[in-house]
Amino acid sequence: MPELPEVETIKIKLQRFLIGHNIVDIKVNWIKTFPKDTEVIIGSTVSTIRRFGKVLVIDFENGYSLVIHIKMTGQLIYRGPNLNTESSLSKKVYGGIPGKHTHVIFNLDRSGILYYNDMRKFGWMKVVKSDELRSIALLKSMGPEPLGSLTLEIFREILNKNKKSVKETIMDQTKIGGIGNIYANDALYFAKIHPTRKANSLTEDESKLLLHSLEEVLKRGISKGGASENSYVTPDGTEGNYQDIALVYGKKGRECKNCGSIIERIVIGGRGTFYCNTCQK
DNA sequence: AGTCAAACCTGGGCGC
DNA sequence: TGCGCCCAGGTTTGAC
Repeated sequence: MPELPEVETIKIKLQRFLIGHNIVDIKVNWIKTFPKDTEVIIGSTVSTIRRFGKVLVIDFENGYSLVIHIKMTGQLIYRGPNLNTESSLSKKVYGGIPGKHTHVIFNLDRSGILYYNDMRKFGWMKVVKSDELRSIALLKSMGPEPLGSLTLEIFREILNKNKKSVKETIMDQTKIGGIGNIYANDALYFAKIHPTRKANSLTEDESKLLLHSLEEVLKRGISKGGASENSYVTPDGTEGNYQDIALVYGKKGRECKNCGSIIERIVIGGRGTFYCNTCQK
């Protein structure tokens, strides 16, 4: 679930809470989430926060970085100074904070606290030197960003080289960084392209339209603070709103807003895929 | 090399 | 009410 717009939202909100502050203590309750090196970043100041695809990177002034992947159900929730809402905590923060699903607690200066909740425990954290991020395989192999270095020329080349479905291709993190199931479904609907189409079968016009559609739905996702269809919440504990304007994701059996046909669900590459069989060719 | 299932996990929704 | 089953899905791993 958490994809580029969700992680971007987390990045933006955490920048306000963390930059210029120190971690004074880290408590790890589930060792598989954060197995080692917790002490390396204690006492150093957060300098920058970055995002690569779905991966969050918190940089410290001592030359180390905390790399976080929240997978599907990870939640980073801050409590403390600078929290401008009386942030009623979303009930999607299963078990509360701290609670049953709180696996890591970062105690910050000025009494701030950053909680990491993860119901399914798939997410992970690790510390690496900031200039050695590429030692993490996922970051080393990450494809270009759809709102960054992904040009039409590169996109055309990616599609032309792949005979898998266009949906699997755009979700492949080694080809393009940051697209997951929600925005892949919606972008293909927006571009009126059938998700089972082979990537290399798209015409130049279709490729252009799909790239524009990806940019459009991702921007909408960011402007809505991400999609809280599932367990995603933002660092102030509130929900995102993209699910309210989602085009087809999760809408099996509902009417297509464009033509009135019933939205169908199939499985592509092991993942639920929603589309309009009338609009998408 | 490429394809595919399994593994990591837990809660929610379903049928009976 | 409750039990068992299947599903959700990002990424890695291991088997054919």
